[in-house]
Amino acid sequence: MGLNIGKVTRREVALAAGTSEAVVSYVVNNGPRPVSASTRQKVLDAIAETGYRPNTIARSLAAGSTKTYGLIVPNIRNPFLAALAHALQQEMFSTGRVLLLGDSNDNKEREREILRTFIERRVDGIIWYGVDRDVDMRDAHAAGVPIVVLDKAPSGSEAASVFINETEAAFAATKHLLEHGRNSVGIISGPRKNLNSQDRIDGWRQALTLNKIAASDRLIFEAGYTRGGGYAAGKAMFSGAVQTDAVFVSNELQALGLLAAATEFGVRIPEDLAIVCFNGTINSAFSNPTLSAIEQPIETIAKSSINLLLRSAPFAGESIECDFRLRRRASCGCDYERDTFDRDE
Amino acid sequence: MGLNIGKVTRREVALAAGTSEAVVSYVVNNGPRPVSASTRQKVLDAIAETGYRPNTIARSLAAGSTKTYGLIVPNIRNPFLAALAHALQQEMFSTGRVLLLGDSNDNKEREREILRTFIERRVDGIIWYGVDRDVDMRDAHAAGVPIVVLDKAPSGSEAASVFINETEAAFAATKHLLEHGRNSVGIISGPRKNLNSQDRIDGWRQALTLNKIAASDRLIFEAGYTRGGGYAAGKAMFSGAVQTDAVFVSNELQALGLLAAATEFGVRIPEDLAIVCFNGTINSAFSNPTLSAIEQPIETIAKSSINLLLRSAPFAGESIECDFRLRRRASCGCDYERDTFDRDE
DNA sequence: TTGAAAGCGATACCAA
DNA sequence: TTGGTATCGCTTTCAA
Repeated sequence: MGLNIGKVTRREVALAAGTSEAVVSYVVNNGPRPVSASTRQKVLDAIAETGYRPNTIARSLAAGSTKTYGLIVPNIRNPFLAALAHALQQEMFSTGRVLLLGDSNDNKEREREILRTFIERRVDGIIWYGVDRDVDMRDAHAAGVPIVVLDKAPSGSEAASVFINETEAAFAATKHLLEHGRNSVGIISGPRKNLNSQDRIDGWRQALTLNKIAASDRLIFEAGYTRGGGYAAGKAMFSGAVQTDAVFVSNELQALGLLAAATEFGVRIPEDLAIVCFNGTINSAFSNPTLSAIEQPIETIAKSSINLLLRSAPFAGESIECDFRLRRRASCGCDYERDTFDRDE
Repeated sequence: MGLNIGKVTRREVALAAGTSEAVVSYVVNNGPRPVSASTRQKVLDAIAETGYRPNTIARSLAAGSTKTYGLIVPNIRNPFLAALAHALQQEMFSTGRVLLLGDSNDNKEREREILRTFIERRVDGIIWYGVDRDVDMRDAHAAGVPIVVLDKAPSGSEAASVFINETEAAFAATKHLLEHGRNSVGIISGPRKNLNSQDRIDGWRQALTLNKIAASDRLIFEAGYTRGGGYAAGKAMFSGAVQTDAVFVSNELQALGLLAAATEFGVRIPEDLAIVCFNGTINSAFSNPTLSAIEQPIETIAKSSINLLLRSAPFAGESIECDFRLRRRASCGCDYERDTFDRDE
């Protein structure tokens, strides 16, 4: 007999096994009361016979836990976020949990609606990669839903956070470009009103300053965090008066757009312009030329986030800082080792 | 007073409004019984005052509908699938529905587990882009859960399906390469055991045959549907004995890998090798060179799928065939119009 | 070790 | 137009 999801209830099983409904639960949940071996077997047989599967909704209502988690991201089409979602889903599923996809389409209003919806649906926790840092967690706190923010959380916040230090990462990337002997290192930043844009600009600025180079505002090319944004910034850069021989790009999509602009303008990478970007994924290994990039440890971030969420301990504003990595490829001028595509994507 | 999700129940609202619990439901659900204007206002006030939000879980149990849908894909990191998930989620959310992410990691066993999990969670419907065509829908049918398969559904199946004709698409792509005057058109196919690989091979074969060119098996380069697969196939192609001056590539990821191999081997695209790939996304517009590609109408597919699922009518094996589009870019040798990046990604 | 029964928080029927 | 209440299918306490 196959499954019979949605048609057979605990009652039928109890009937078939000749026991009470409670005992069926004890067997299914392996507790909280013990069951004798013989009775257990009868129940197991009855379950197999009827194809019974517990109704998760009823269980959630009674138990007060849904084993459902909400993931909020600005846009699942961003390869970095897709990779993150992939890792999170794998990890969740293998522990019997399930993930709701919340894609805000880069819209803060929508983001808030998603959060409320998830809370109304009684998710057991939320993993939030915000459109920007200033995530509004009041609704979640009021409802007592644990949140892990994938960014430096606002200080004093009750949310936990898992992140890399973006300022340090931007600093390392810029420093690397300077070590290649470049003198005029620009930055393609995200929207300047975003706090996360500011962090990356700060890191870039610090590296220049440390090298006694003026971090002029004219070296900052503001753009949306998209391919189109990077493309436009590239056009501005290549047709403008400012001369740059290197650039730190605030995300991978922008770098892909920049590459397209460079091709169009006949700008050679890395000869004329060296590039390092932030949040590289497998795309950086397959672009032409390949992109040197700051990489976040996606697996680690996924696992850490879930660990925080699953911990029964009181949920406070702990934070886990992860290590980033500078992946050297062609775009910065490094003599690099070709990627081994062990993780096939 | 802010929200109070998870703390205030209908009981408190009824108390505050001085009415019965039933009336609160009538107001919240706008039915099924009428409520006088004055009473309604009292209830509305009480709701605002208490910050009440209905418990979705309890509602689901009582109403027998969760307004939750399951999306099953082989891998959300695939940009085409990410774009699909994005479109589906936007559409679902704007009608008060929610999407569970099921990423099988290209594993058929996992795929089946996800299906069962979703059914146990009483999703109202499932949208399934299978690892391969031979999706096993028995569990879903037994449970009476509607499914939309994003592929030609097995004939006689009770599932609905939304798809493009992949054979025709492969035919069109190959024909286009032939029209560019190429004579030796190869194919990078997916795993040959896959039915969807076969379809694309068929289309390629038909185009060659129609042009009285032998569709030799030596022109078929089998590879996984990944960048790494395309890269390996490219290496095999460029270092092998078979001469090709064009190739139809069975998906975009493989084409990206092929581009990397071409760069490595000094093969010029499109001069030495013309390329058209299947399932192009924004990545094809930003690769170097840009990729000519068969595009699926993702928005249309998303909307059609949801329409099928939401229709109250008896759910039968209807199918909707969508139009594909051949997007001309640089890789096939076309004199093409540059993309306008209106939809910023 | 078992089972009866009180919730969980809604929907919606039936009576008033 | 209202309100009391059976019901959804389960968890878990409490008594036997």
